[in-house]
Amino acid sequence: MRRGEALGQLEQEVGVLIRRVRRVIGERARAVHDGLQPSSYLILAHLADCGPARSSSIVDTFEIDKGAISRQVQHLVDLGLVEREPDPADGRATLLTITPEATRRLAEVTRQRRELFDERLGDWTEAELTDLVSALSRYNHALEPSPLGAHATVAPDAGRGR
Amino acid sequence: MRRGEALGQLEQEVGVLIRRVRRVIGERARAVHDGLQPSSYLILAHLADCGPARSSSIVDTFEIDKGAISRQVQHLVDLGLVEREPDPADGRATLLTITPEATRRLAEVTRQRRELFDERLGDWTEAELTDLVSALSRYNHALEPSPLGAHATVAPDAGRGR
DNA sequence: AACAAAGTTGCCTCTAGCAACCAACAGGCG
DNA sequence: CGCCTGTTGGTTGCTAGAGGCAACTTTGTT
Repeated sequence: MRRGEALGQLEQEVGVLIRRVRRVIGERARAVHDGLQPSSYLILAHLADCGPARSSSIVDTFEIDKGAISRQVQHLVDLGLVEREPDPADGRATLLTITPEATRRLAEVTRQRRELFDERLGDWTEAELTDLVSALSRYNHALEPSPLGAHATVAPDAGRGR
Repeated sequence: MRRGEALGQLEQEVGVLIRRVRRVIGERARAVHDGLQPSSYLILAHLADCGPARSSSIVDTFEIDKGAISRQVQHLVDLGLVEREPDPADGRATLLTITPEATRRLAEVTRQRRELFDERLGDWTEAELTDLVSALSRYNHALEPSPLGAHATVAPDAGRGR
């Protein structure tokens, strides 16, 4: 079953990916602001790209608990990287906006990252890059929370060390 | 800069991947044994695939702290899924072996997973699968711990929500 | 009035990094 | 050879980060 073979390798690569990415995110978070936690960095980057948003939309994007989001947003506000303002359209919601200072710091880090990245992935053609993106996207789709219910247990693991 | 565009999307997809994989691993760990923690499951799977190994080799594979490995191995031993025996070749080391019971349970879970996976990724050709694997492998290589030192900050993050 | 949605908070577990520590090997060197 | 030093394999205590779950408040919706 060669297909099973490929699946096993896929899981192994995904496992390696996760561990490396975790480390890298931590480095970048620290580069933006001392004391910026990795997971909060991800939220900050999201706000930088997608403009003002409410917490619930971040919950949807990241698929993590709203309590966790709430705390991380608080963290960002404490560091002066994000500002809260009431949503004029809904009294319950608050809009999160990245501050100019945070935008500046983030841009600098992004520039550095892209530089090194070009250096490391310089031999990739753009087609290879977009192919990888679309394949990952497809794979992610397969990993979507099971519409079949929990009975299946299942789905490809991935963070394996296989 | 279309290349930058692709990089941004790549980071977003990797971010989604990480969150989904985390959930999936948790489900599978529970399926193997109630009380089996996700990260310990990964070690167990590794042992199942690579045969008896010492803790230090697991440390190398997973690139995480040896203290964490030590605790997770202890956890597996407590659950009766792994056994320790002294390494005849080195008095300091211990060899970790997966128990028959664990092998059985793991095989069952792997079977279920593969079933669902085939169902979800049934439309992938084997070439597409292997292409993804090699692309990921290449990407992972680019993420290797920087030989350039920490000054660079850097490398693609990924768990972004971009 | 009843219910749903947006957030906040408390409590809990899991995870892993760091550092201190012990035991066992390995390589000189007097 | 015995001894000293350094290295490697592992364990343990401490700590912080991360996020799930649930209770609760406030505001909207029907």
